Amino acid sequence: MSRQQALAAARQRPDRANELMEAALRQFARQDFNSVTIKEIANSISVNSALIYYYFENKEALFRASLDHAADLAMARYEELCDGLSDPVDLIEAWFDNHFESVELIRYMVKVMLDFAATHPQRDMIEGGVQSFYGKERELLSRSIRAGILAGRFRAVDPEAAAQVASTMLDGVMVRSHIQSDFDLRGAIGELKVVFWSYLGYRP
Amino acid sequence: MSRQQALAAARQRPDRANELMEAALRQFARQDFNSVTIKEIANSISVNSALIYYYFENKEALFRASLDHAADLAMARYEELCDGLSDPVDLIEAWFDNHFESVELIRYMVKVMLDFAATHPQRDMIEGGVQSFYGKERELLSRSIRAGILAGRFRAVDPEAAAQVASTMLDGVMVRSHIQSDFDLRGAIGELKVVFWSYLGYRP
Amino acid sequence: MSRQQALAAARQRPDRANELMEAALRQFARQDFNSVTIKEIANSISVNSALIYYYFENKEALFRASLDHAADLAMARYEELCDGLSDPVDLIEAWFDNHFESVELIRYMVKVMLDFAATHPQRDMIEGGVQSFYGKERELLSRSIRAGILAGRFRAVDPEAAAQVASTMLDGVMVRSHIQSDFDLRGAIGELKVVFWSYLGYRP
Amino acid sequence: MSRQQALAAARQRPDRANELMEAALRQFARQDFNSVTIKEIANSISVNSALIYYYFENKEALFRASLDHAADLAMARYEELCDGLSDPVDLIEAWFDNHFESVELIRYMVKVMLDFAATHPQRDMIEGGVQSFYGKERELLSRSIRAGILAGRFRAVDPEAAAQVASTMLDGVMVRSHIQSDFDLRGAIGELKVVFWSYLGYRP
DNA sequence: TATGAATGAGGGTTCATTCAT
DNA sequence: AATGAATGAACCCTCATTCAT
Repeated sequence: MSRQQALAAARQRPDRANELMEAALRQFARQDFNSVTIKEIANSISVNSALIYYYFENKEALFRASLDHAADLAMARYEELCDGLSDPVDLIEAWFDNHFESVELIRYMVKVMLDFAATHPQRDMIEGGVQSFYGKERELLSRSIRAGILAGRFRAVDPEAAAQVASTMLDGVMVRSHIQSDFDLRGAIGELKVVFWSYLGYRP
Repeated sequence: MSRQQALAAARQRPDRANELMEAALRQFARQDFNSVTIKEIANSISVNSALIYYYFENKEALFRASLDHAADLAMARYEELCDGLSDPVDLIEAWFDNHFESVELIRYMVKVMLDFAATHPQRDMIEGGVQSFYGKERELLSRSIRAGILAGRFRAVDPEAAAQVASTMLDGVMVRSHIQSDFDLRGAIGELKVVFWSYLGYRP
Repeated sequence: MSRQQALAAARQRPDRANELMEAALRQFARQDFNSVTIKEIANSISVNSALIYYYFENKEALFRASLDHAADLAMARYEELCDGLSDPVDLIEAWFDNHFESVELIRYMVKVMLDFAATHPQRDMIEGGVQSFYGKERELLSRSIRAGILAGRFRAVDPEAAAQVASTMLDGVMVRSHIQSDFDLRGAIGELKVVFWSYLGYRP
Repeated sequence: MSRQQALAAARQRPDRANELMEAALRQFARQDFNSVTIKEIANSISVNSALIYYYFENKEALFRASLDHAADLAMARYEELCDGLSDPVDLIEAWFDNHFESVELIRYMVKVMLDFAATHPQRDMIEGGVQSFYGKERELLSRSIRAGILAGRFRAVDPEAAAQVASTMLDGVMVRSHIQSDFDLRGAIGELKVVFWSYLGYRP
């Protein structure tokens, strides 16, 4: 009966692909591409490893899908976070805060890009959700910075360069939170805001 | 034990062991632990891969040795860079600049810590040159910041926290330089100095 | 049993089973047993691969059925070709010509016998359309040769042996047409006729 | 002791590559490429299957090597057979006879070309010993035929075409000897000589 | 009658590691 | 000190086959 029911339940869930992607996400977030085995992923949701090839072309395809998934999730969470906001300062703070809310996802993306940047030629990653995530970040930050400058609230920096600065600093935080087990993520992000506002000549 | 043994061996025949470590460093800097094969390393200096096991206990021992080596090199280069300097502003700038001089080494350490942080329990990394590298960085930065504050040149921030800020930002730059192929490293480091000075209320 | 069952099934729903057999024939004629996948066959006629197991016991049963089918087709085509003919020379020429008309089918049988002869004990192939095809060929040729000798048109060779000669030469042509992409099949068969007639002392 | 000695003996034999090629030859002669496993080949000479990859790039490389090996062997045996002969009739008979001496090798080549012709584009086989084997056969036969014609012993056929005829017939014999377990190879080759001489208008 | 989903077995290949020399 | 040869374990992936629907 129990097995019967389990199977029945599984049948009703049509999104095995999603389950697999999320299982993959969980594993890839912890170990790098080569260290994660297809069997581990499959076992972690109690299915046969061959099933992965029913839904994905190969390990890399699953990997990419899980990556895109992570990017989508993180971006969706950001959009929730700044729902109703329009003030440039608020939008930028929301972006910083999102790195607290979605640490695991974003830090995963950073790590993964690092792994991949090594092995794969740059071209390979141009498409895909992660690139689009970084693209959106840049756009979102530079737009807000520009708005703040026009409103006379920030000093007249180059918006693109300033966006790059923020983005780079946030990457640093993500890395640190991974490496240093006792890292005070919330505090670090708070401090970074201070740094960034002082850089923009803004006084909260 | 493995580290012990490696060092012991290195002492016996410093040339070959060093050659191997450096060859390993070169490969590990480009690809992650699993992607680098023992044979690649050996071939890259035209020796038989079995020879590695004469000097090192196993792949991981070689890896650790190469990592320590990287940390030593980067730190040595920093010390060259600030030879004769004593002004806190100069020392800090030298530290930033060292991230340009030794990108490959440092970025390698960052990447490796990220990889390792995932798989290995924190304990495993406590010993070793990389930890000591990070330790020295923290000390060096906080000491200089403290000195600057005492001299009335920086505003009165928490020196430890500020050191952490700088260190984190630099990690971010290292990551970015790896991920983004057209990244303007020198420019980014320059911009980070601006950010950091403005944060410390220092006007160059 | 498998053959029995296949045929039984084929009778129930002649269209689908036939479609499958023909699709199988098409694939098996091009690649060997192991290289053809059950899914390829099914996809080639846009049905689900599981359906094959409704009509056939397993891959091998389908294979055997397709083989028998090929033998039947080739023999049927020969009978068309010699419709109304009775002269031994004409009947033999028709047999040679049939190897041009039905190359794909016959060459397939040759190839398959070669593959199977290796793996399977001879017994396994005794039943089935291919054996019967070879049997009929032998009978048909030797009968015609005997008739020609009796009529004084061929020299007095051993009819069985001469039939074997013709049959062997034709196998050679089939093989060659598979191996050599620019093989002039029609020309080769024509030349073989010349060879055979000169062997039988017959002057066309 | 026994294991020790066995290993010692193995060490002394430097041509593992040859052993492997011959083991492969033996297996590939019996089953087609896909049915033969790399492990079977290795086990058949009691070595680890990974060792194959020490000597050959992959399964296909081993396969090709074994094929070339077969071609070389068969050709070498032919050269022995016609050592001292110069008469065109003798040379041609020697070639026919060689198909009796080297059945296994030649029949293997025929089978293999058939398998390969299916899967691989023609281009892939152009180089390699088998092609050269066929090339030499053609040259050798046509040269002898031409010589016989010039000497007035054969009728004036097209030497190239006649060579093709002989070659094709011999392929047929090879195939037949594989398929038909009670095939009288020696007799068939003898009969083919009769056929061929009568075709060339030569009376032995 | 027909399908999508799932599985188990097995195959090719890679690689760290060992060992006799 | 250095090497060539050999191995075992593990990994990715494919495929015939089954089963509930």
